[in-house]
Amino acid sequence: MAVTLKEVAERAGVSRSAVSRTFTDGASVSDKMRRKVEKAAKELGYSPNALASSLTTGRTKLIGLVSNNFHNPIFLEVFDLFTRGLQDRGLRPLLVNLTDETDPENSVRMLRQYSVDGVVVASSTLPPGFAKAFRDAGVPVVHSFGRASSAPQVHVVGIDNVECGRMAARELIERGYTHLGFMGGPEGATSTQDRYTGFMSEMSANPGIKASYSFADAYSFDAGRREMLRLLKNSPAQAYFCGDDVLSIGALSAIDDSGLACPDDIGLIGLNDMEMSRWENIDLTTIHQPIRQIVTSSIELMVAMLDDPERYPETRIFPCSIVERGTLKAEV
Amino acid sequence: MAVTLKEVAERAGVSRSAVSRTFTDGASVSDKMRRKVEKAAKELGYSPNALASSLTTGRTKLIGLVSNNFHNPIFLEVFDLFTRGLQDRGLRPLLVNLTDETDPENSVRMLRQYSVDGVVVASSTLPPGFAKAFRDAGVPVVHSFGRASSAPQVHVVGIDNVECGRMAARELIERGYTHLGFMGGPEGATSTQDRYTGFMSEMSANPGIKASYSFADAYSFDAGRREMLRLLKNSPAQAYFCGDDVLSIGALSAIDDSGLACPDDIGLIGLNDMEMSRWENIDLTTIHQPIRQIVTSSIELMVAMLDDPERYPETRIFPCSIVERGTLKAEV
DNA sequence: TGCAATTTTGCAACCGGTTGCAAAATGGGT
DNA sequence: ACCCATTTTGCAACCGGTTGCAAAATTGCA
Repeated sequence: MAVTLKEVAERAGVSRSAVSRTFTDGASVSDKMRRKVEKAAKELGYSPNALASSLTTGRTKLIGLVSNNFHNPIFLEVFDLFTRGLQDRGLRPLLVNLTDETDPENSVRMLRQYSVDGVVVASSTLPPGFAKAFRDAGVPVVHSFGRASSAPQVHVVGIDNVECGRMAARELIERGYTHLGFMGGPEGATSTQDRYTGFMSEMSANPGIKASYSFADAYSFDAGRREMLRLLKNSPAQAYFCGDDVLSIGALSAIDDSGLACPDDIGLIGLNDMEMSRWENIDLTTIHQPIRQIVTSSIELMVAMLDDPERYPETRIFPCSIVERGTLKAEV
Repeated sequence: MAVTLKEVAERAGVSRSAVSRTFTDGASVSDKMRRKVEKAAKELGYSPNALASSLTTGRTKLIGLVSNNFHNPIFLEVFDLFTRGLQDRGLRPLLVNLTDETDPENSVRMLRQYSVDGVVVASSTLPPGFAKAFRDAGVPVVHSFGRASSAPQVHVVGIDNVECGRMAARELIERGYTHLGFMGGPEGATSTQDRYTGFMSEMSANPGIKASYSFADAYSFDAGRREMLRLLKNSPAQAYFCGDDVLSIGALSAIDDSGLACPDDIGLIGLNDMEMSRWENIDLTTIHQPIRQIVTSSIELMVAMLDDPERYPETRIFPCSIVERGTLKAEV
């Protein structure tokens, strides 16, 4: 089928090693030899088999890109950035879509069968143990958007979700709201848990403030919408911190439908600063999560791991900041 | 590093072939042998190297999933469906993100180096020649969301975009609009071109109707928004067919901002029927594109191709239908 | 129990490359 | 032209599996 190294060698009248060396940079080949081989290779349309070579070199340049988040549009950007970034470094993303049913062990096995050089786990809704399973299998792992830990088992790149929760609460309090609401994403997600923790810690520091909380069952528009519709039926808080922009935008649409308006009737602050948040008719006040930096840093870390698999696990936390737009009332 | 077949063989005290056979289904192994081998394998934590075996079997079970569409949220669903569908069949998607700069030849070479068993091109904005490049390289190709052709060079699964254009135009005319607008996606995309052709063909059949057209520079919210803002500055049409829901929703936000309303001031019909279109505060009348069926069918076709690479190229077109919601005025 | 038919097993070659090592070729200096 | 140091080349073994073939083991049946 495909042209092999042997055929090129025969055509060029040289040894197989010679051909191999012309296609391995850093190998010693004379100019004459190189020209001969390249000529034969071009004539035959030869291109080396990356998998066969991986057998001896031990590197496949395959990186498992594992996620379970195929509903939050922000992840389309995440995939975009990851695939481009990996490609630019000559690495190939093998995409793994974890569903609720998939057994972590299964994906670990599969990725090991394909001898991936490393694994990027891109999700804030997976248990930390998941990323660990790869590490235990001896595969370099970077957990992007994972939970910060003071004693990380694997490399983690992300934000300080606890601090984000605090930041949101402080902002709402400063704006003069006295009854706050926390509307989180799925309760099992570490990101949700941490944001909740931060938010509530600020509550205990401000006893005069009343707080309520609830959780949407996914990081998606629909879930946010449904949850806000539910909240509006009872006595809603004055302002909500939504665990993600998609939830906020869903909530916004629910508020809209109920004949209410932001910020006049209800305040809203999100998290992520996705593209849509900037639209003039949405104009969502939100906490900016530096996606691009997180992805870039994750890739750098992965590349570093490939050079030194023993590298000590590291946590990289990027600062978030509030982007003020129009869904909170002006400071009093 | 990893446990190899040889080590398992030694531990079990059998030949390497025996071990290989226990892990190849359909091979002849006695129960006793199988038990011995499985015991040793479990003790050592052995799992076969898929790439090494691909060397002799000629199958990697890798499928190149090639796209350039990382901005339209509908594609997150497309990726979700593709990855899940492929995984369910034991195939592994190798994701390739084509940017404007990437040379098709380059990706072809890369995917051949990894000996992918097949390639799915998921894009309506790539030239047909792109998919052909893979076919020419002897790799099974399915072009999903590609242009229908009566003499297909590769398998194509998608919709009849020309018919969709016609359908949209007819709908608008039936509703009594007399000045119609076509707001397409990127002009170079075959999907845009075909929808335009269909739309305009209906125009020439109805000489009383006035039509104008323009193109957004990407299938994205922002592009739709920008384009509609531009249109609104001059004398806009009474109703627009937007080449995609994301464009429509962007346009909707522009209309909103300008103090106008749908359908009272301007009518809008989209294409795709994405999740957001159903939101009550968007409530977009649109043409439903059966994404799920297209993906499922693409995967089936790919699997069929793996069995019979010589299979004659086929075009599979799925019917679209109008989903009536609230962005067009009622019939007169 | 003996014998032929059938199943199971191991040998060895192969898949498409890489690489350590020694032999061959080249280059420099006198 | 000769000798030695350096570079280039080919041989052969190896990476982790698979598979055709023949030998060995098992089975069925008389």
